[in-house]
Amino acid sequence: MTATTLHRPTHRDALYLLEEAFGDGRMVTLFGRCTVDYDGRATSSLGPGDRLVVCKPDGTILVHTDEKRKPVNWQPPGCTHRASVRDGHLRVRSERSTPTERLDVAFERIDQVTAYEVTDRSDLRLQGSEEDLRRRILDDPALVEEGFVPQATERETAAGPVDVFGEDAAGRPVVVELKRRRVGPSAAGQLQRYVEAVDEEFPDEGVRGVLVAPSVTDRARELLAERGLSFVAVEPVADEGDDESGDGDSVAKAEGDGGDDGADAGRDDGPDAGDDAADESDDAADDTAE
Amino acid sequence: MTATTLHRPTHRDALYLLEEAFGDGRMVTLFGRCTVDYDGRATSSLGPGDRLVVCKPDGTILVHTDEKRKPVNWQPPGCTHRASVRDGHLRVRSERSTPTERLDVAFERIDQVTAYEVTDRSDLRLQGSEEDLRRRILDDPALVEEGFVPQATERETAAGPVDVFGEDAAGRPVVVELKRRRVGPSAAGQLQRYVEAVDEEFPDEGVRGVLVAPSVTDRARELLAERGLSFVAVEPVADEGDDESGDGDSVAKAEGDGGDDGADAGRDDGPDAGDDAADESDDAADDTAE
DNA sequence: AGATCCATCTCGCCG
DNA sequence: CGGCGAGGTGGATCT
Repeated sequence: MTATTLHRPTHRDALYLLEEAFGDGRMVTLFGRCTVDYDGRATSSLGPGDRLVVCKPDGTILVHTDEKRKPVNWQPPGCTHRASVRDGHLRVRSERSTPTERLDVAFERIDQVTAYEVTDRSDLRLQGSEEDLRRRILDDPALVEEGFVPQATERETAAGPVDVFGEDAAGRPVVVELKRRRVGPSAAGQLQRYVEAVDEEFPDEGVRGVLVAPSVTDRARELLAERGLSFVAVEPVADEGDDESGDGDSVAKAEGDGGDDGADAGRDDGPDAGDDAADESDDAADDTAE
Repeated sequence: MTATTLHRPTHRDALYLLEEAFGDGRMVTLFGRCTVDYDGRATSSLGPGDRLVVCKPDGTILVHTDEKRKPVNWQPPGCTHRASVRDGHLRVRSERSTPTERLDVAFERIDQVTAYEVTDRSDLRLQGSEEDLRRRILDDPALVEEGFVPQATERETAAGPVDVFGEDAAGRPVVVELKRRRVGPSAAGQLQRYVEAVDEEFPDEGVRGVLVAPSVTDRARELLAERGLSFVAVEPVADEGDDESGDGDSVAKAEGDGGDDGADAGRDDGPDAGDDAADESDDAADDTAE
């Protein structure tokens, strides 16, 4: 009984299933021809068409067409779903407050309704996030530059929290902003805001700013240069070739350069050694489609 | 025949349906107990659980749990779906290149598979976007300030395209950055970048910057003040009460203030007249569920 | 393909 | 609840 399905149901029969499913916390999918109207942070209307509608027990609703990753219309978790039959349409309404938002789906034809029993307790483990990059930096601060000493993460400033705060070999304060992927102008601006804020805390100490990311766009590099900020290329996860055992002095892409007079404009963009052909799946499968 | 469903199918039967559906461009939903592994821009793995998987004919794949608006795992449009049966699992693999990414879903149990015929050709009409705000400003430049004369939209600068570029009553260049909703520090930084870029084009002309949005956070307001930039409160869509006919001098929230010596620190945050009780739906419906 | 920016961004965290 | 920033952001647009 984990999935209950009605094919081409009457609106009334579909309504009954929706009542039950909304009541006991099941997930619901509807497929059929419908229109969608939304009013809230913005306003939208969508003419008739065939769509897949998903109602989750946490109050989420999604309206998907046959294209794109994002739903054409939706409502976030925490909304209240209601269904009704009126004017010959099965209507699903989802509402919330703060902000006040309403989504209305009106089906003129329902091809299928299904209610699912869902029990999912398994957390996603993800690698390659900014936090992984931070761990990498803390594990081997020389990746930022020789002699860098981290002192705090998420250090609060007037402009917001700094990813990694520390000192360089000369004892100057260093603000490090981390990005898990190639950075553009906004990251440069963000780093600048942090450096300015810290600079007011430590006047005349020559606060430095370092953007750490896999790579940087040209314009962002210019912005950094204009503002006397540096860039260092580091991947969020260590390449396979790298020696990542305890005593890591072989990781030294950034070395030498005693950094004597502030703000060197950053080592160059890494060569990005690219994808090694590690296709570990021998596709001698039983059956294969498309 | 718009929806073909198999209940608790064998993996092999499910595979046949997937083959057909992938072949003739139908949308597919699968529900069952599965694990998910991803490798690409990052890497992730998800242990076994009941999930709803949606495969779109454009190459999108979505893995949804019973919570949240976003899929736990996904693959964007343009990917290639393949299905197979191996080691007692129904496997769905979705791949693409640039960047190289692979998603694997392995079902140990399939409760339901459905293939849908989808024909959707109806465009979403949405109001309240930044573009609406821009039209509003161009329609009535006095919303920015008395005497403002727009000269270009999306005007290119060394720092990127400026939303609205023009002149104030004194002939000084004005950079306007538009935001459809309340702005934080990043918008202030963005405006600053543009102003600096334009300032290099027009040295000694006292280029001004105006951030136009419904409201602003405290920190962003400080940043604007530090940089000599202004803020003007404007909603992306006109309030119902407003007179939006041709001769608009009733809209004048921003008036007077000849702006003689640059950079007034912005009129205050609008009062946000809030939601009027325009509940046009009398809910004397036939049937209503939860 | 890359760069830039908007988005009903969503999401989590923290005050 | 609002502010703030990350995200496998997605998506559009332009070069």
